[in-house]
Amino acid sequence: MPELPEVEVTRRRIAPFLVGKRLVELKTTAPSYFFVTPPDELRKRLPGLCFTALERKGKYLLATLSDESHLLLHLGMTGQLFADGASNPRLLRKTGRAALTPGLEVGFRPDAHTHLEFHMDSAPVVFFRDTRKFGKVEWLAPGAVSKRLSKLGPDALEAEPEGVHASFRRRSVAVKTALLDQSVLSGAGNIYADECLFLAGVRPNRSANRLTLQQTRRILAELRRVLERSIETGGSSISDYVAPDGLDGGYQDERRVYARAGEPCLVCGSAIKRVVLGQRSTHYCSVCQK
DNA sequence: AGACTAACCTGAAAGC
DNA sequence: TGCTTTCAGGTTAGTC
Repeated sequence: MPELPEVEVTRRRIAPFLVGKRLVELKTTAPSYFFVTPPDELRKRLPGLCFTALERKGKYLLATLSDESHLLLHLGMTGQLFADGASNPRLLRKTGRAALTPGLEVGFRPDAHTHLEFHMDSAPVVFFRDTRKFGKVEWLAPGAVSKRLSKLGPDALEAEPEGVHASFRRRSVAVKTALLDQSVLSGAGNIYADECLFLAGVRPNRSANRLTLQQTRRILAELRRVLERSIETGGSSISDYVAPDGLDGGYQDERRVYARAGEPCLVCGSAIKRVVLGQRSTHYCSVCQK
């Protein structure tokens, strides 16, 4: 699910349940790959604090707490952040019935993959669930700078073409690979990288350091367009939950190449190709993209 | 510094 | 039916 648009939609939907609310109790699973900060330390430090802000940095969510410490969250591949009572049919079918939140008739029943439960003062419980544990949670002491955040390049929605072009010129990798490198540009993932290259008419395997500034401009403009459009459709999707599976999301119907291998190109009709670049499956039209 | 690989996990779907 | 393989929207540590 989570590339920039999904993280942004998650941020917008979950912020009202956190910001301005006080954390009463935090429940966690046992230590694992998911926890950068050990769960017992989180349980010790966080309760009693209020959330004062929730920002997005590339694909990360950065929450500010009332003591000026921060909580850094990443959804990884399968992370889901949602409030109790969310009308997520998939989650409810699996785990539903009596809500943990007083006053809610139907709610989410935490399972083995529910690594965090934020029990708030007079607000629904907020859950962070992640089956593959590629997601991350890290607590940052007041004034501490996250190494993960400091190596992020400019946000994909704000990046200046000149700067990205300069980064591209230092890379001999495929442009698709360069787009996925979060230190070049943060927020793009496998779907939107493929989509913007299609719209820009650029082959994914073109060497990043041989692109002109003009081509870089075009790629960034198309990337921004698909990201903004996807945020829009995510925001307009049903009720108040974030689909756990991106293909259930609103943008699914607008994909031009991603996961369409063998199907006809919507522009020229030739079959969409699938190759592997930088260990990621990559989709493109060999006629429309040069 | 940059390029490349393997590794971290689980579960759904396809293949036999 | 059941076992095996493949694949997945991400990142990082280690090696050259």
